[in-house]
Amino acid sequence: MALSNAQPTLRRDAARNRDKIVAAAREAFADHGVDVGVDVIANQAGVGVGTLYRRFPTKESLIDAIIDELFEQVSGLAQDSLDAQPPETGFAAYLRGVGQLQVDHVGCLSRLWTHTGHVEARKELESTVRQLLGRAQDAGLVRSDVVYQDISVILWSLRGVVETTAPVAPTQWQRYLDLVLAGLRPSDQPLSRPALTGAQVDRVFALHRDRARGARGS
Amino acid sequence: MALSNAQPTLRRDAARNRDKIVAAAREAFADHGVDVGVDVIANQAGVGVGTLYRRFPTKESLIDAIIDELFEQVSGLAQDSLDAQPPETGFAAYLRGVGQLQVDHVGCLSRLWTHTGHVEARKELESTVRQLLGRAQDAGLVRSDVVYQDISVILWSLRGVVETTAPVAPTQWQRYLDLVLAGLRPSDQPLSRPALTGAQVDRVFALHRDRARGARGS
DNA sequence: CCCAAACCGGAACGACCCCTCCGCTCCGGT
DNA sequence: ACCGGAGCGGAGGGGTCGTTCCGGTTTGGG
Repeated sequence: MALSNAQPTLRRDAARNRDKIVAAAREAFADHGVDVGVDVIANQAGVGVGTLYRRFPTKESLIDAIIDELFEQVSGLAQDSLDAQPPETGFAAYLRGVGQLQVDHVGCLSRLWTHTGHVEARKELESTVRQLLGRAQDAGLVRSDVVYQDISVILWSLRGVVETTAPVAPTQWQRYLDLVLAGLRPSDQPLSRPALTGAQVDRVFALHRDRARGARGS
Repeated sequence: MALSNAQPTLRRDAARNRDKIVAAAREAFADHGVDVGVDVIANQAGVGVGTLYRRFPTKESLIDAIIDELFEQVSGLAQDSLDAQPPETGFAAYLRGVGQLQVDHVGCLSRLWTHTGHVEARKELESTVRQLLGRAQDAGLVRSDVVYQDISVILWSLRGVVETTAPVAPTQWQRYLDLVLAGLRPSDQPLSRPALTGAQVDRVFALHRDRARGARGS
């Protein structure tokens, strides 16, 4: 977001090709996972790999571009859920929306929640989701000992369901989410463990980001 | 299993090395995921890769050996939960046990629930878990419209939580599981979608098994 | 219309990883 | 103790995939 004048002007064909590459990558990642060869993406975009590498210095940077898009969709969804939904339904609407976005991007999910770029935007998303959660709790729909970090965990669990079932039953995650939402309703039975701390969530992000960059050693 | 006389007798050093390889693989997979190089495993076992390949004709077969172990632990756990637990707690005990087993085997989880070998044993496990679920429902702890396939989905979601949080907070999955168990309790609010069918679950298995064998195409 | 700069394609390079091969070692029955 | 053969190690073959390089092509301002 802070970038403003990276390319003063991009030649028209180059801009067109850039868009084709991003679209092809989005589709290829969704269909075959982030491990597809760059040649597949270039083919689907109708360009050579050289062209791809002119615009994106590394495959990783191309993935980042796709994840940036996705992250902004999640942010927009959170904001919409806060603005356009009554307090009682905003929280569930957000979770369901994220579920659908995950379905549309199976294959890059491993990178979505490890995306530590844009600390600014992350803070903003967190603030929005905290408000959604707070309203749901005020409305008596969610038990009060649930905290923001639990939402992260739930989205990680949702990822597990989506990644596994989406190709066979693209809506099955909704049934699962119904169960989770039921589990979030107020209850007098305490939870056996404390929630993750914010620092722990950050460490999860950092760890999986490193792992994505192809680590091996000790 | 069905195998009886594959190796009439294995030389003592060879048997010792086989055990060292399996132990090293178990640890290496848990620490670095199934993508560790075979040389890492061989090193850790204190043998050469040639030795490893004498015993396991393929890296995949080594993974299978580890998954076989794990699968049997799950089966044993289900049986124990049925035999040694009161009807009210067996079901939860099974889920918690599977959670712990998943923590101990992060890194091969992608292969566990895609493991289609031993159709026999799978049927038996299914039957046991159905009984656990039925007892929990009879005891009024689980809503009656939950079916066996939902348990598969829940374990897939648990995998998502375990894989993400285990390295940072190895017990966090327990809090998540508390929420899910709460969500399973009887409720008059219907679920929005029907459960997966048995055939769909089978297709999920088949799909992910193929994907594990390094697919690419169309 | 013309030309320099930007852009394009895809062959080739290098790093990585699974697996094989073969000369040597060590077990264990006689 | 001896010897046949199972077992061992690790260098290297073969294949894949990310990235680079460069000769030819396209763009768009003067």
